Amino acid sequence: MQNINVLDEVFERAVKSARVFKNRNVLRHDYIPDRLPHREEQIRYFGEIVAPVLKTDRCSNIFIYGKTGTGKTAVIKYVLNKLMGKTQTLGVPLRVCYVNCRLTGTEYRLFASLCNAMNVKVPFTGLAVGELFDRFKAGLDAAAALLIVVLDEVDELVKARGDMLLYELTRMNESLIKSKLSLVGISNDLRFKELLDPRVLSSLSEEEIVFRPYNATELGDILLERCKLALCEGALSEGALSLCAALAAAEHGDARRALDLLRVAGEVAEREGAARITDEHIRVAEKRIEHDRIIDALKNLTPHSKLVLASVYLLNKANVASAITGDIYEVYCELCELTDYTALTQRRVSGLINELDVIGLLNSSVVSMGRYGRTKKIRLGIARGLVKEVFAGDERVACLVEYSPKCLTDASNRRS
DNA sequence: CGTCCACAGGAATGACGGGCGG
DNA sequence: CCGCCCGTCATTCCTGTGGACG
Repeated sequence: MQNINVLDEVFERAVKSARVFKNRNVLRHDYIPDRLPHREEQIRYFGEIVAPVLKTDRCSNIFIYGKTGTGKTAVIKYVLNKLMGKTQTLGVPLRVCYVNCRLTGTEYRLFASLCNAMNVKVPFTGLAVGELFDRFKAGLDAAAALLIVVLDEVDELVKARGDMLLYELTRMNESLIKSKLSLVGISNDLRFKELLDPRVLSSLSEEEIVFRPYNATELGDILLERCKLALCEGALSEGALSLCAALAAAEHGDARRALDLLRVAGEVAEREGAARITDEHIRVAEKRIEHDRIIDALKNLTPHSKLVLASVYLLNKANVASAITGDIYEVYCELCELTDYTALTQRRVSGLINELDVIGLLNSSVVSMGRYGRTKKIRLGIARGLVKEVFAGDERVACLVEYSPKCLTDASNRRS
């Protein structure tokens, strides 16, 4: 009975409250707007590079750099969409294949997407990579078309698999008779070039475009543009907009970040029944995004990663501000015994610590303690309370947050 | 000024479950 | 159903190293 009343109230408020969003989707990452403020130069340049396609010529391979949220993907997709439209009216046989290398993950799946783009049917798995490569090549040549392959976040692929694959792709034109292939590589990492074989680099970056981060003013313009479509009239105060832009500008000028902030702030405001997004909503959104990110990361850890994190947590609780690898491994082994997991090797735990560092749950840095060795100092990267909160709700590790390791008291005695 | 600690982190290899062609 | 290859995780073995100590 009471439940129903509560729900009534919630629904009632949702209906009556002023609407903040006109179209929430406009603030999503995958939305490609019709206007991309402050990217006219890049659009023009990229357009010039791919233009030969309209005369059924191969266009140059292109390399594109820029940090996340600088509009790389949006510009590329925007231009290629327009190009596709144009080629269709002109009857040019163009195909475009967009692949995100980080999401795609492996060479196999990358080739599978390429085959897909050429309408070559391949199984999800089971074939040799070489076989897939051949099928793709055959499919491409049979189609007698121009193919533009966009490899987004290509640095991730090379870091994980090496540059052999890129080498094969850049050389493919030599053995194609009826078709031509062009590559567009997109990288977030400016130092990516150094990882590449010079031969691959020279053929891949026949042309180069760099996307500089947006500054606060530019971010403001972008937000303003999107607000017109996404939000109701007057739903955003000017102060909130510039705060949003400023926060995102501080974080490498990331437009994606700015849009996330705005969207979440809008949700917060709407839930409150407010008609207008204020500075305060933006601040709340900032905290909420971070909080959700951490909780999500914590929940999805593998058991052993949880044990490693729990070890750091316990050391932290025992006033060991920054533990070293050896200490952590010692505590970790004890926790393993306690929970009936067989302990992994120190090498592996070291790897897990690095993974946790990348996600931001730990902060680690290599230090030399001279005579006493070279190791890693590791601190918790997040509030202790969050670890406790999440782990307490996880039956497998719940008991650990209250445990006091034996080796800990020994260790501190030894050191003092 | 050389030593030597306590690891970092690369490379090679193996175990394992999944999924396919034949 | 077999044999093959896949990707993932883990182990083993290894070489490299910053700097306090003697």
